Amino acid sequence: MLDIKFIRENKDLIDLGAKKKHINFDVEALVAIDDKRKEFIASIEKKRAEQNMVSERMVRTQDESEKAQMIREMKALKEAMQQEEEELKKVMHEWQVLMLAVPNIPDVSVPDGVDDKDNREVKTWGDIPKFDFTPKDHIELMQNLGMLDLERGTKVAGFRGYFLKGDGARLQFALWQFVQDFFLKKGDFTPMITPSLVRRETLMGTGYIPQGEEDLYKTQDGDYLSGTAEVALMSYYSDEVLDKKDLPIKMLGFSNAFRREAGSHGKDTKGILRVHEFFKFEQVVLCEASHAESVKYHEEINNNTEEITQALGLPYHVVANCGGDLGLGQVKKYDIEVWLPSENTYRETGSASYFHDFQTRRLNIRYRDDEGKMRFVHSLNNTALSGRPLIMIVENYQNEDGSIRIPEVLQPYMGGQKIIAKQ
RNA sequence: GGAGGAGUCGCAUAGUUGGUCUAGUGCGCCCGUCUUGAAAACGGGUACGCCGCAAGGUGUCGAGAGUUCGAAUCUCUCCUCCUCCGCCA
Repeated sequence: MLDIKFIRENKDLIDLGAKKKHINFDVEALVAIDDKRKEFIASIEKKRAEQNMVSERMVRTQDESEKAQMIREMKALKEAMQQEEEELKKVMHEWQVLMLAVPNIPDVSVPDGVDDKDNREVKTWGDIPKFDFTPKDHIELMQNLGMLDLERGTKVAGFRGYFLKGDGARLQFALWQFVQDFFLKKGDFTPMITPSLVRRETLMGTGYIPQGEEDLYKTQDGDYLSGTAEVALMSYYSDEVLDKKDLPIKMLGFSNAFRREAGSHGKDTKGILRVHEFFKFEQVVLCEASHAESVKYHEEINNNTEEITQALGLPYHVVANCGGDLGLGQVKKYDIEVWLPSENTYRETGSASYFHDFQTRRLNIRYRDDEGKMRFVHSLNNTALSGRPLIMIVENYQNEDGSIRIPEVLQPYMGGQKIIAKQ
């Protein structure tokens, strides 16, 4: 959500931003509704002022017939007011719907483009492995080594169901511990285990609702299963006023991530590249309301995930997402994509975005600046570790005989084990 | 799941026969007086939003709806917390 005053004063910016994101949005329609809103508010408040004034007089009046006269007048005023309030309600509803649809303005550095094919590569790291044999995909490798069970996975959980098993489970545990220790060394991230069963407002606040509702699981009680710990972490401080001296607040969340993957039924149907549930570490940062600060921490959290990926020895590149590939609230986004030998291409393992005050305005997270003015903090988030790096490790570290070398940094968490091979 | 109690502007509280509550008080915090400095004492100030160029107006007492000329105060629904009972990992 953006500030209505800002929207009114920067209609052209909003318009250009929406175009860059390839989102249809009619600013003029919103402004027209807002004009109506203001009109009604002014009129209603004027009537209410009169009502308050008469009310005050009535308390001091002893004369009963004078009182009765006042009540008659106020009754009429009240009816007029109720009518206007009814209309204001309708206007407000329309206003809300439009306000929730206003896209945040993308940064100037965001490349133009329609979809992920237009994302611009900004960095590459590592050597793409050269195999002198035909590399196998993670499904074959993991099933052969008893690391993954898809048949029983679908039997138990349905389409896209899976079990990580044996060394598959152990390798995943090792990754989690490695990531925890990585951030422990950084020192300033608070580790948190967060709920993924969350209330509707949290998803509204983070911007996943109303636009992304069909990709969320919903319970019979009206709660939702979130697709990332970002939702709970962002909502953690909702409706609170933070101390400026506590900023930036850096959090490392760990949670289940649930995704319906509605609309991607045909995509990645084999294996565990795209699944309905997985565990994920997520970084969330709340900082002062300054573009420079946002940019600084955006680079920082992206760098953290790059460091993790490098430590794991996985070849990757970073892309700056183009306008059409940005979400409604995002100002800028980087995706980290790791090389997947079986597909002979890079696949996304995480994405880092910043929002300015788009999310915090919805969630009402504020602080007092040096002038004593209340301001909405800025928010950012980035994947620290999704479920995919496990797949990337398996494929990139495979040997001709189907065994898998364990990345050096993970070996301590695997009891010194260096390789996963058939017994 | 059942029974009962509670939710006030940082914190703690007052306010329940509806109308000077434009929400009082204490603590905390800020400014000032006094002081060599500090403390204490004393004086003043201290919620957030919306409309308005401004003066000013207006809203918010967990949320929403209702009764009324008028609701922090009455009614209903919901949310959250506490106590007890039941069930359970």
